[in-house]
Amino acid sequence: MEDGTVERIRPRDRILETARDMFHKHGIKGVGVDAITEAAGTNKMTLYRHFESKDDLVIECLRATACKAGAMWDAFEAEYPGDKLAQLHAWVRKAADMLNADSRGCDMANAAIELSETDHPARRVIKELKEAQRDRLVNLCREAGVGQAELLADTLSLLLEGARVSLQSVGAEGPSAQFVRMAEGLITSFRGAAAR
Amino acid sequence: MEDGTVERIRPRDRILETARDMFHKHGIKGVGVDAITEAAGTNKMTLYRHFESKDDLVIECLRATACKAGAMWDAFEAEYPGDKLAQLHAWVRKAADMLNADSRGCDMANAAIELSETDHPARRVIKELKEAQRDRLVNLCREAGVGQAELLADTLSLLLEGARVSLQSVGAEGPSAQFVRMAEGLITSFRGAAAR
DNA sequence: CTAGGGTGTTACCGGTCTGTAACTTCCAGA
DNA sequence: TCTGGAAGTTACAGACCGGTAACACCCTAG
Repeated sequence: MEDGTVERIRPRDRILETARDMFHKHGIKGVGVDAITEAAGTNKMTLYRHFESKDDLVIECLRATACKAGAMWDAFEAEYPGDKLAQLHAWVRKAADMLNADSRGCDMANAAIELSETDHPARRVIKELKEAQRDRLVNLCREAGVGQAELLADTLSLLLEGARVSLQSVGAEGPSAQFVRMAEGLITSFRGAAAR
Repeated sequence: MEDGTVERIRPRDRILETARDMFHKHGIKGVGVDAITEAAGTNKMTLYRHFESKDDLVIECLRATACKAGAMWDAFEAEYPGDKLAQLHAWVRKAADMLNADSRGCDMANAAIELSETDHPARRVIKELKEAQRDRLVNLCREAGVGQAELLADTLSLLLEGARVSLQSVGAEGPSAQFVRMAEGLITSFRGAAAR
């Protein structure tokens, strides 16, 4: 029966999921491999059989996170097929939801800040993944018929990035509380400029 | 002659300045007290005679940074006395200059991300100092005669915060390159709304 | 049943971290 | 010149870090 319904989770995947969660909550330098393996119900040797080093594990975690974020975009297309403007508004709503639900911000941005050495192997990956996300948002803006799609996408990117970090430094009552209003105002403004 | 022109810098101040620089460049968890004292040309015992702990040193560094930032605002008032709108534009220019000159972003935001424990003693200080900065920007916007001063100030805050972190994750060619255009566009837009 | 790969366990290495103790040296002010 | 406090020096404690070696186990495919 080649497995059946039990479907035991492989140690590698348990480690990856646990590490993602712990890196997200406590930061990369704030979590040791011992703590990860213990929380994942395994041990250090098994971790090092599946990952070359802690840095390698970090990179795999970032890729997994980006992959999940990619699925989010597909969900927008599935919910509003072809309606790019609705998808853009859905993006704003989703971003706001994430701000309300979680106060630890973006794993990739946090990692870039924590791993300050510019030649750290994770930095390449972070840049690649962030650029891919930017491209998706630019395309969404362009296909939504917004004038100056790149500028709107970049503005929304910075707003969200700023909201995520502001949430951590001044809390939920700070400027990040106005994110939706700002984003919607910008979209309206850019659409007006395109229609004019 | 009570000292004369030599004016030797006290060990405490040397430690504070060195720590500020090293925390900024390498992060808080990325630098140890040994490295700080060595770079400051002193030793660990002297550090612990002036600061209760590393956390205490971190807090003092953040206060010093905020103090220097406060002097920046005074410089705006000195350069454009009474002309609040000119001061707001000067703020935008200054922010852009800092983005170009330094890619490590805001010490307080970085610290908030690195010190993920919400009850960390530095978090209170970070929140206080960030709120003070927000208040100054809100006042500047209001006195510049902008409608919805709070919303403009918060938007500009998030934009700058986002630009600083984007600079670290995707580099200078990313969205942060458009910061001035975004900020100036926002100011124009909000001024138009007020005049209407 | 058996062989073998994935897994778990224990112990260890060398290094770094924050923080402290005990002592010496230096230097400015009276 | 004397003295007291600030600063430097050395050594150490205790904990944690990333990473590895050697070995026992278990479970599944053949």
